[in-house]
Amino acid sequence: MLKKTSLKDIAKKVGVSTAVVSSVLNGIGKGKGIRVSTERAKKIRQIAEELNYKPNEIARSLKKGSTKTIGLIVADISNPFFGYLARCIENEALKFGYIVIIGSSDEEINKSDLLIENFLNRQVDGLIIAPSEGTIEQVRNLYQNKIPLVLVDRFFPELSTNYVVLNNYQATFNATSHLIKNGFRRIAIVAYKLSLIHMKDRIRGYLDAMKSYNLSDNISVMEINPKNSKAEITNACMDLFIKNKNIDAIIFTTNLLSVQGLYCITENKIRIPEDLGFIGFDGGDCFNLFNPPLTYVKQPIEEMANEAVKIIMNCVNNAKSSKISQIILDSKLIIRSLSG
Amino acid sequence: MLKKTSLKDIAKKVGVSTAVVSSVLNGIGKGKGIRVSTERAKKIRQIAEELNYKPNEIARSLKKGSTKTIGLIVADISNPFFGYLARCIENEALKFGYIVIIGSSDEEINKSDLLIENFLNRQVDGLIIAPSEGTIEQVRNLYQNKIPLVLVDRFFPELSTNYVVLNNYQATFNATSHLIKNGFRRIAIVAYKLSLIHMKDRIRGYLDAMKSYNLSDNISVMEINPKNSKAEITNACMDLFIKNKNIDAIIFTTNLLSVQGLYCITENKIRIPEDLGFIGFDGGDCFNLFNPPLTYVKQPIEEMANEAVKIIMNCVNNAKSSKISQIILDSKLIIRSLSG
DNA sequence: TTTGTATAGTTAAACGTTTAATCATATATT
DNA sequence: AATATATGATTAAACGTTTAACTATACAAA
Repeated sequence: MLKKTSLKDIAKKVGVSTAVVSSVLNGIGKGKGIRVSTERAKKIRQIAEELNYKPNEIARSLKKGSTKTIGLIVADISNPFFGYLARCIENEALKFGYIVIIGSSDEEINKSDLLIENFLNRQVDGLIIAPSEGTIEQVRNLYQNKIPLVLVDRFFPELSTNYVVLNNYQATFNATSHLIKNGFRRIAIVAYKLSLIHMKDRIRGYLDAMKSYNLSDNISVMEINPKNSKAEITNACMDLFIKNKNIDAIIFTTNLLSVQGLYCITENKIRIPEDLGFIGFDGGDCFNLFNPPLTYVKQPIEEMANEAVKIIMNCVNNAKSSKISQIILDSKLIIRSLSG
Repeated sequence: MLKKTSLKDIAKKVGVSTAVVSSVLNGIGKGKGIRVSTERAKKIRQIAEELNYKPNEIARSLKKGSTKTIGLIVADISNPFFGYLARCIENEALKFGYIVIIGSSDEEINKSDLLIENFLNRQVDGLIIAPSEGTIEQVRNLYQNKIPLVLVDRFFPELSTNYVVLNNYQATFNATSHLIKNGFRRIAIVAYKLSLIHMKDRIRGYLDAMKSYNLSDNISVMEINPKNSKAEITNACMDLFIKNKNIDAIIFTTNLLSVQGLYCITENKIRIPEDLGFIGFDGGDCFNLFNPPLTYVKQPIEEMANEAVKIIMNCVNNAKSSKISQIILDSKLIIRSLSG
């Protein structure tokens, strides 16, 4: 890599101190900064151009104590939900001149810890985290150290942090109600076995809907170990569909679960909706291309990203005064005539 | 954000200079670095622990001239191909202690330019780029400035840079041959209208296969403007399938094109393979869940990521001697009994 | 003439590291 | 006794910025 030109190089060539060069190139207006004659300023800008000067953001960061970088930790960036969320956050942050560095925790406490530490050591100005199960202490620590922070997708009710999440309760309550209104009665729900509130709420929404329609006896919750491989998820669904035939509709509470469920449904030639009512999560081409197209819970991902960035920018800029923001966004049930 | 403890804080507390603290905490072994008595070292480590010292990587980067960061520029991180590629690169880079910052160019020259500049200003140690059409000058510039660089997915034959790409010619040659061997004759191919070599090669593979089976008269290439919306892609496919019925099989040359093609196929109730032979690109759940499961060209994404990281690490570490690496990986045709 | 103030800069420290050069003392070797 | 070597440190500069504090000159006003 060739040596880059620095302020010093320009200063030497023009015959001034680095201070004026810095001041000029930062475009400091009247009244503020160092005074420079217009011709000097012009000369400086010209030489900077000639030498192809580009500020070293690392040096700048060190001096200013701000890296214009935010760290994003998701479960897995190759998961379409997080991929799109990351993309939206990237876009929105760029509008503020911020760059985002992304890490995938794979829902592992250790990886999450390492990523947080790594990002912090790199002096990110703030963190956006979809926290994994068991990371409450990590998050509490960040909060206590007053690191600008916003949780997305999941949060800890015990902690009064910023967060932007789905109204998970409403999502499955509506989904379940929709199935019931369409004549389904023996409705099951498939979720991850997680203590995280978003999962608990999705289950709770289902339970309350079933109860409110006097279908308590038909409640059937299947909680799947998140460490299970995709194949194992499919097997678990098999139990539900094949061995335990006492079910006429099913709700999946994440995209991955939905898709793995579809594998099982397809393999066993189960027809939707004749044999089974179906509601999935998050949509995707699979759902649209399925025969018939599938009903699903659509999350407002762009909005989630935009709110998260807005909050973190607020934390970063008005470090002192910023109040806690806890935002709960509504999902939308995308209803396909033939399923659900 | 609370004030973080620095080397100076530890030095003051222990009563030594920052130099020894730095030396101790960097775990410099016998013979190298500063000599410190074992008890002093122990004390330093203990106080560092107590004060919860974490090195400021920004300061370190400035001093060492290396940020342990690589920049990755893809077309769109929310595209599953690039999402998974990014994930693999992230994983692999982390093994070397590197972090990756990702940017999406949206195939736009300007965005690509901005991202490159931004990443360079942030002093990334190297760049991995899936270059967009029209960015050859940007890439040439990087090369001339001796920025550690490796292209992925696409490359410029005019430029002798490092790259890791698919054997695109072989991919579509094999796909086309497979269709022909299965009795299809009037095979069309759908590609993006791009001057980029990877697209040209995918078309060339198809053309050569058709010619080598004496099917030159049946050649039908549809080049779609990449700026077109998804809906427009579907419309374009419509032309091919409906208006121009003179086709019995189709090859799509990217995942997005494949999926949009499937929308058209589904909407028009075209049956695969009775009405149309089908070969798509990159796979995905859609392909597996389709009825029938679809044949597709599988790219070795992990391998692509690993090779790219290996090369960039080599550039970064042996800055002087590193020879140019140009790696061409074979695809695999995933054959489903019923399609293609 | 002195004072005030506007203009056009310079100096030097600081951000938190790393590291080459130097220094002081104790012990071992000739 | 003089010299060499090992041990255990310190000092100071450097990475490339930013910025508060200061200086110097010119001109106008009192």
